[in-house]
Amino acid sequence: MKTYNHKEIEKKWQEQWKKENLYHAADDSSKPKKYVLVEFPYPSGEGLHMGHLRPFLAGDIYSRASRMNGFETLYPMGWDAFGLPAENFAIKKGVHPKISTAKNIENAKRQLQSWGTSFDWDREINTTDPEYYKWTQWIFLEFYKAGLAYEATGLINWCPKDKTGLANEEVIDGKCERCGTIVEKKEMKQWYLRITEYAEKLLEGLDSLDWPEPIKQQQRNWIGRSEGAEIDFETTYEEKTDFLILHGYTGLPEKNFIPWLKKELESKGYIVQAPELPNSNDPKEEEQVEFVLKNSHIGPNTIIIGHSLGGVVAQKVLVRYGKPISGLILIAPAIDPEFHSAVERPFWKNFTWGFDYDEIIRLTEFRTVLSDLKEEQKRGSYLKFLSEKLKAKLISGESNREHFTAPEEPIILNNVLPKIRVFTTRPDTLFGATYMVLAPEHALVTQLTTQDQKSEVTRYIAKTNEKSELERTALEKEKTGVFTGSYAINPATGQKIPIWIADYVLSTYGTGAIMAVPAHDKRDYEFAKKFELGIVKVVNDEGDRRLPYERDGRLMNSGKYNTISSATARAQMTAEFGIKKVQYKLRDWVFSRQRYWGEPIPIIHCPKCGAVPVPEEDLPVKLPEVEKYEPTGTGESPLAAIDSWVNVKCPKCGGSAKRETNTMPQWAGSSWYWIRYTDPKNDKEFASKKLQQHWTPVDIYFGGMEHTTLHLLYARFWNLFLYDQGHVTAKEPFAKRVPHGIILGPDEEKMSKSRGNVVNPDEIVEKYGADTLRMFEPFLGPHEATVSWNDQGILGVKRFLDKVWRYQRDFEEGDDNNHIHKLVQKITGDIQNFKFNTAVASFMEFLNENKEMSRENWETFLVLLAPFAPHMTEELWHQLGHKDSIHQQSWPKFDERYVRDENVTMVVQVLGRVRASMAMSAGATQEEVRAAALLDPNVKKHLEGKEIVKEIFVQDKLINFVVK
RNA sequence: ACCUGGGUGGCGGAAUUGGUAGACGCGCUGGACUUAAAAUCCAGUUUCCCGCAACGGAAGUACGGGUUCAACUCCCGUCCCGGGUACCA
Repeated sequence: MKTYNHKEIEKKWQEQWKKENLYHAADDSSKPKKYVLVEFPYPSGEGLHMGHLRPFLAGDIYSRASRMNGFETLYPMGWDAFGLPAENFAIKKGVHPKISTAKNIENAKRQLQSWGTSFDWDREINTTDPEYYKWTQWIFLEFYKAGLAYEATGLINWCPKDKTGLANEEVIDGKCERCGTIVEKKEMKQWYLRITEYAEKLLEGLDSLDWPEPIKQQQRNWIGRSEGAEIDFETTYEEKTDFLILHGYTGLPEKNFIPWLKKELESKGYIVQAPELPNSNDPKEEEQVEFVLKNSHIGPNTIIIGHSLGGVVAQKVLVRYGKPISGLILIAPAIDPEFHSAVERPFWKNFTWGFDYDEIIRLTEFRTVLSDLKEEQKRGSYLKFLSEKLKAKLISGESNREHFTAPEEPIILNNVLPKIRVFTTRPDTLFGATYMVLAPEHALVTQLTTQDQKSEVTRYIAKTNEKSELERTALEKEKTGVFTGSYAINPATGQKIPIWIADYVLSTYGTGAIMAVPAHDKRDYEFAKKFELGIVKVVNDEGDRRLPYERDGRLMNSGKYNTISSATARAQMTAEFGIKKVQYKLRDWVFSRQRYWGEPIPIIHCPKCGAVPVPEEDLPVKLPEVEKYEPTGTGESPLAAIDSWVNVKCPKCGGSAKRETNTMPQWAGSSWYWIRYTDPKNDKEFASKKLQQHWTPVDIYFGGMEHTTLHLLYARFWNLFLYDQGHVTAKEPFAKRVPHGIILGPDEEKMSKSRGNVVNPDEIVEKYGADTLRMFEPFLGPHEATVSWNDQGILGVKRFLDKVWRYQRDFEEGDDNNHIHKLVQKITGDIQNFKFNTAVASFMEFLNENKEMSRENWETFLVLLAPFAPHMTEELWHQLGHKDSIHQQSWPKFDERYVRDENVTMVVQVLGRVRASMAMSAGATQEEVRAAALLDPNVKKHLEGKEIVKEIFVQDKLINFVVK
């Protein structure tokens, strides 16, 4: 017998299988289907590495066994080929990503084939193929049409090295997921996908999935649902604050909302002036301004409120007064005649309409412009213009009356005395809220900051902005913060509580503001201790064994709620003081990347029509050829420099417009690829319903833990959305998920070029052959465990395969079927449970114990081994005279009769300790076993002089004598 | 800190879920074959004690307790290691 020439034999069969298209999955098969998926790789310049081997081999062994078990098995492969490495290579070497990608794909494909994998190459896909990304773009537009893709300016994560924005999920430990650079915050206009809309569905769907619990738990944590309440806290100014209300044209202090507002403010203890301005029916600027300056008190704590023309007067008064005041609130201020939509007013001629906006800003701590619904329709553009000039907060009210002419206008009071809305999971501790904290970025901060505190607050905000996100959290040491000078009213106790700002409150979660309950929250406690704020215990939680600050109990110091349980109080106090609210940690998905090598976002920006989707018939929007791939770093994609591509006609109005120049993140193409495999060449739709119906959902999805809150979350989101739109037939895309552990280098460190501990699969195939690699890799350890590569261990597997090859085949005609049937049972179960390591061990054990066997059993052995060592078994199979492929044989069945042992080893214990073991026939009765056991000299010795008080008998296993 | 997964010979790891702990492989030791080496084959290999030997005894699955006739496996507490999250109100 020749020695096994793996190079020759492996090549021979790989070519033969390809020729026969042995692994093609037929759409029209009558067999039951099985869809086995492995995460498709990024074709990098270094080729596929050991990390790819694990899931690919597991999937391959499983798929091969699945075919032999009578399933029409879909095991496809493709390329997730958009991404930074190809682009960075292009920047460095000037090679177009298309070219380097094609080359890398060719190499990776060669590798996959050299491993003897059984992928159906007829279904190969490539995310960078325009025929593929046409549909990625199409799906994006579906999101857009459903209102789930939107453009917004916000503070996003920015990688300064890759010069692109990142999604929340792509930031690991404050660093860029790809390159490890510390991420910065940057204010940018970006596309977002509204994944938060699907938070609840993504959460619910998990329950139905056959995924390992830790993965589901990790997704749950990432989505981060918490139930609680939103509660409004009224604010109150310092006692010295006073108000000056100026009425408008034809107005009087007795008209409209003014008497009501005055009364409300006075009831809260403020001094309010509402003078009657001279000649209200024919007002003149000079006369009215003079009147106010002469007859009204204005000071540093004054807030001037101007209604309609009173707003104009207010601005003039302020500039003439020339000293800082507290704030300016303009309620539907009269419209500037210069403004293009203005309708002529009789008083125009008596006023000058130039405003010194910068001066007004300088003299006020805050400015607010209020409008209601009708106002907004009629004069919206002016109000917007004015608020931008004044850097004022523009509030649009819900009132449907016009021009604030009703006797009561709650929106005014709400903005004169703004309410702070907080989210809390512990509304039962409301009585213990002794102060409030706003995030430094909170919209009310400027308005609530008093003159005295202004410099300190400004300094604190500046300091916060300097810190990167990493610094802000990683330090996590002392709490910092400053007092705004303002107070809020605790709605339960009616007490004034101070309002602080601190960076331990995040602007991105909840409402960006909290009620602080130091007695029942650790962070609030630390803060209160440091700044000497009040601590009031309101829940008697002794006896609750959970963590401090999470404990429930009976309320105390809580008025009528005293002695009520936390749970009840939560419900009752939510009803009385707020509304129920569910919050999620999940953030919307930042979807723009300022890079070249990705799917262009199919949107056209028109100065008239705004963002317009590219019409479906114009898809795909192809990537243009560029000369420079370099990201600009200014937040613009390199595409922005290609004028011929950027400048287009608006599909809606035909005017000149510009293309969106950002591209999609790498996760886009992989968020639906498994669907495309079912119908990869369809040019009418991304996949036909019929074929989706047939193949999806994926039955088993092999992949890494690192994708739990990235690809796996995104893919579920896209699928759920497409399902809701009626484009996809399976609600959840992946029925079962099988994660794998990573392979470390021989030094137990992560394999990396810089460490020089990379084991290249190509070299192993070259030296030992693919079958050895295929059996050794699983043999390293459990599929889900982290294992380290062991150079020497591979010899054991090599020896085993050599033994198989040299097995002497002058077959016995024996009928000892026990061993082979047990092996069938073991291997079948192990593959089913992804315990490939013990399967390999069982093959070895079997061969060690069966030096000779019948031809039939030998063939069974080879068939079982075929998914693991496809080349050698195929060769041996044909040497036995078979003409068909071993991979098309059906999977052996085991017979219960043979699996059960005829003879068993009975263990005899005395007081639970093994004293003898004896061979007995299976099914021996307790009496028989006892009789035999009592004859054993060693057992006798241990029973001597003792009395048997009890006897435990386990069929075919043991007998245990309990003695005294 | 929280959520997870784990801790078994010199090493990688088994153990049908409460029933002989250490399968299988590596390594190591001894032997056979060989002029020699490689390859291969055979035997041994948790620790300690007794012994010519044994299917003789004791201890042993991170540590400390507990439940049980019987615990790597179940319960309580502690310590380490890996993964995820991170001031999420």
